[in-house]
Amino acid sequence: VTLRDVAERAGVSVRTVSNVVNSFHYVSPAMRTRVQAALDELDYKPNLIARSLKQGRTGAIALLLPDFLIPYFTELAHETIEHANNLGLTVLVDETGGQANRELDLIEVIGRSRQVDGILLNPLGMHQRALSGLRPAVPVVLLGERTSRSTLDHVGIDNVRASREIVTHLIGLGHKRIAVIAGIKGPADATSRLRVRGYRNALAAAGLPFDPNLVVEAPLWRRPDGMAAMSQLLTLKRPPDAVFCPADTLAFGALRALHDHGVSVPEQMSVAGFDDVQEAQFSIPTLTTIAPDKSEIALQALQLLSDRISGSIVPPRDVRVGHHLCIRQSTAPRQLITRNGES
Amino acid sequence: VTLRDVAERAGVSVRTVSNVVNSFHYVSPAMRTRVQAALDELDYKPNLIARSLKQGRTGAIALLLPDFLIPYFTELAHETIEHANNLGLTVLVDETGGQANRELDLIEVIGRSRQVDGILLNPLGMHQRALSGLRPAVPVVLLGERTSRSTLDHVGIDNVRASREIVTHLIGLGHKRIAVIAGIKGPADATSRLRVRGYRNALAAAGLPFDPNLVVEAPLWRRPDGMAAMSQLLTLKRPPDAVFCPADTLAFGALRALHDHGVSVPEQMSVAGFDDVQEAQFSIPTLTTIAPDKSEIALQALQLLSDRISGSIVPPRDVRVGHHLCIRQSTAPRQLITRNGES
DNA sequence: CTGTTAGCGCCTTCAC
DNA sequence: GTGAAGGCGCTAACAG
Repeated sequence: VTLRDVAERAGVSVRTVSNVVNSFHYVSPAMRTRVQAALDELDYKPNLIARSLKQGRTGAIALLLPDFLIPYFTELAHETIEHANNLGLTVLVDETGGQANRELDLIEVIGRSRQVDGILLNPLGMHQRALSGLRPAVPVVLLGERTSRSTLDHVGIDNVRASREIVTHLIGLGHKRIAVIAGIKGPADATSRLRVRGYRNALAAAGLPFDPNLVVEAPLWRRPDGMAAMSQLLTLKRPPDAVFCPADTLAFGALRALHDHGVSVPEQMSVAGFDDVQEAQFSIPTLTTIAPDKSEIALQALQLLSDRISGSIVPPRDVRVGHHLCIRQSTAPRQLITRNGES
Repeated sequence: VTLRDVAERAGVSVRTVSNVVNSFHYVSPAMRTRVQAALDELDYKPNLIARSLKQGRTGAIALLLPDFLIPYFTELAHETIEHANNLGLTVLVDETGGQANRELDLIEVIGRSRQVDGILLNPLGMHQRALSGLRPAVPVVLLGERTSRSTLDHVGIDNVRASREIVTHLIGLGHKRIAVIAGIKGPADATSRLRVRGYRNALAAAGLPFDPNLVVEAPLWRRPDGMAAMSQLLTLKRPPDAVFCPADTLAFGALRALHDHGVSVPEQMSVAGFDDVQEAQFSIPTLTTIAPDKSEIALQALQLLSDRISGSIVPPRDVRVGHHLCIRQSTAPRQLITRNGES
């Protein structure tokens, strides 16, 4: 049932029906009710595809995230979907796997297909070079970190500062040998690198030495990666007394490894995460972590994007969103006697 | 840059360009290379919106899930997105919150807007009546359970049987007082009800009595709901020696409540879940659960949907997908001496 | 094999 | 205030 069907039914022109549907222009009350009646009788719904073609706008955006198996991203998706709904936007999703080529591909393909008006991307794999060289067909807003000058809008938290805060918390508890799980070397670790930088800043500020042996790499941010990294740390001659995991999922893997090795948390080892996913409130022990304001990230990103979609051409913007430290069970003052009997 | 631009550039008609783009019809090799050159030079990408309008197909489907904060659903989304990509389909997502009115609304609005060719829905809130009365504008395939004859295709596992299996496992371990966390009464609990039925079947088959005191209700399937339900069970004069949670998230909440109350799992209480989300392999203890074949659910659902989109008009189909029992640390033979000293 | 052309359903500029 | 008509970019029936 099309606009024309309704027009015929009501004995008016398409124009008038369109006016009523879009509450556009002045329509006489009598005419309005007559058209509305026809609309109801025929149960008309506009064809959004046709509307999109005409207007050059689809009312949809794409949300490109690395991986739906990592709760941080799905929690972000949850917030984004909610806010998008409120703005009358539809959300199309895809996963990049954190791979640079897929990220680039999707921006290219999705953007140029005109299926969406804009793209929200959490880039994990892309080189900054690639990002800044982009000339996307639709506006793109980046979620997460931006290490260098880019041509795209961006929203995220202050990763360096947040990491410094949580590591400082560990130091304040009396920990001296704090390990960190870093991302692998390569383009994928922009965010990870910032968090490691925050870690080093905290050590330096406290006058603690930086021990490269306490930096262990994980290929990804999944639980098994954290488990493997932690196991590796436990083989050290002088194991750490605390570990900072730049993602909660890594921390959950670490907790499991510690449990398997009979190391109790927090008595023998403090564990800190990053992201504050819901699971962090239920793990055993519950996890001390940094809580980025995910809702705000989503909201700000959508606003930047809407703004660009409306044609704004101001220079790239950088929105910093809040975060806070959540102290839970997994971190506690260092025991005077470690499991090795060292003091 | 449109099809016509390319046609002009190559000095041919749009028809020919279209033929080349869609590798349709016979095009002479010479012409093909000429057009291809123009295509490349102008860096042409088809406008999918225009194509959709013309063809009446969008190449997109909607995936409507209750809640992205529940990992089972995001894992299902992950599988669906992956398979959809392989089939060349784009996925649009939205959350229903498990509310009937939102489920109906979304089917109505999304379906009739012609933005998608079909809908995948995991209905949690909808009455069967409402479901069977639906006349959706696009094909709808249901994920999860279907309790009565419906007019829609459906794919899911055998919930009754799976639940019976895992409860039978508990019984085999020597548990006598097995509790279950059920969904609240109302339309929302179709799946939950089936799982409780499986639980009762298992008890009956083993000749164990059914004790209504051991059935506790949870409003939703989130971790806090499981925690509250478990706490309630622990206040019983005669608490259970095992608990079956019809969703892993409930089980994680239960594990936390047990931990807080100083009840050790599995020594003093066995805990079983349902869904086998990734977290179940990392919780402390790891969780015994039922693993539905999520990948297969997604794949079958997409195939049913594609089939309907292609115009198939066979009667409603019901695809049953496999599952298996994963035995992990959270269940163990019942101790002869319980914490109350009862035998 | 290739060119011409009529819509897909909608919005909106122009006349009335 | 309302009607008629063009066109968004693409596909495919109809010629040639």
